[in-house]
Amino acid sequence: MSEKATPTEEKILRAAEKIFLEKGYAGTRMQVVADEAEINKAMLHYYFRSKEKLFRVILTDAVNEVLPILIASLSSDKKVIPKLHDLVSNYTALLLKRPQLPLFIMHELSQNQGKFVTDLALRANTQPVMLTFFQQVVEAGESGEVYPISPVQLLLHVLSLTVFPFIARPMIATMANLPDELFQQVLDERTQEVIRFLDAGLKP
Amino acid sequence: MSEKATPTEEKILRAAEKIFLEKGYAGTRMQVVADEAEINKAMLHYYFRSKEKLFRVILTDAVNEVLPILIASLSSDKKVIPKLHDLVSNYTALLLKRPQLPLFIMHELSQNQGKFVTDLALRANTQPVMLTFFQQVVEAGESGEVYPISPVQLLLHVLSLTVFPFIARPMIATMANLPDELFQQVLDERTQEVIRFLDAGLKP
DNA sequence: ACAAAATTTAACCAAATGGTTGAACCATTC
DNA sequence: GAATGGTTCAACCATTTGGTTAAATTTTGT
Repeated sequence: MSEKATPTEEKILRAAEKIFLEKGYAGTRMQVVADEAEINKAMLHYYFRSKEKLFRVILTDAVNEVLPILIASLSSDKKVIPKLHDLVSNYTALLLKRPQLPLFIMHELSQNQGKFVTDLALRANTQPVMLTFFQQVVEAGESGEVYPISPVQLLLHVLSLTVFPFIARPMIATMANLPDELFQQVLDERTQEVIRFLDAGLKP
Repeated sequence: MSEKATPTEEKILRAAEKIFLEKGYAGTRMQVVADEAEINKAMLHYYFRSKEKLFRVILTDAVNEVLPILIASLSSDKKVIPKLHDLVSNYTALLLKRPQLPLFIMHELSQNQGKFVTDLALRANTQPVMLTFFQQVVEAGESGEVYPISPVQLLLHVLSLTVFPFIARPMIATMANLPDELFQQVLDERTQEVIRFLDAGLKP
């Protein structure tokens, strides 16, 4: 969350987060945010100037919930496999609490072509971390520690297995006619199954 | 695509598809669709009555590009593994041509809670196909044909590995600082790598 | 050839939407 | 306790947006 804030500012941020994550930027009405925060619409502008400014705060916060986990998991001094285990379990734990995060971020970034993400990525220092990790994967492949695999493909594997179920839940639950409790149980067991599957797919 | 259509109707549908897939329902302006189709805004309403009606056509078409592949791949008379290979290669081939499809569908379905998807799923007869496939997976696990795995987890694995990279492309490309051509190449090689990874993860 | 039907257009409309304003309210300080 | 500066609100505003209309144009059936 961004900074210490007055109670009103807090209420606005909580409300804005809820509505923006649910409806996206274009689908959000300032009046709805104001209602949700139980304040006057003018307050939104008093504290945040414009819809776009308010949105940028929420989107930045959202990305900042997600990026540090990637950085922390991949930049430890562990070997490749344990790093990936950390990634999977840390992300799954986060997404069980905040399932709307990925779809929101992906959708908004797909609009915002470039610019905004680039800034965040630079500020969060993702790129060198990724590069180092990629090298580690290549070396682990050469030394026989893991199956020799393109580092990008590997990263895609791990993120896909971890994040996608939370994005696709409504569609898959409907198509396969799965009751909510069953899908929830599947998600709860997800970490161990992904780790097991990943280990098997990476055996040299 | 839906039905035979007059040239104007065609132009509208092409334009509407482009804009809706790019901007989503809430982010789309009827005037922009009209401009893209090089027609008067009134024509949109003459042919499709309302924004919502026009949108429903586009969303339905989009889902109908995606569902039949799932059905066809899973309801053949092949064994589990070849079915999954079909799924991966058919979907990857589609998404290489139509990369915006999944994010668009997921985003809009997440708004539309239930109703709409349910109709489509019923009409497309997904649910019995899924059920039969789930049973086949359980049996294949028991007979030692594949590693014994929860069918839902397996389905999530396959769809995740196949679909997610197309959704997350902008974010990952930026974070890892990957040039477009490299990412494109990764996607081109995706089918074989996913199949290889999947086979390894399913070995009994 | 001509009338009826379908198609296209420009002008228009009402509602919704992001944003502003000026007055009121409140807390702190002198 | 009045002045001060920050906070809140109701009313208002300009623009945008989805949608309509009535007339003009083109197409079609006879």
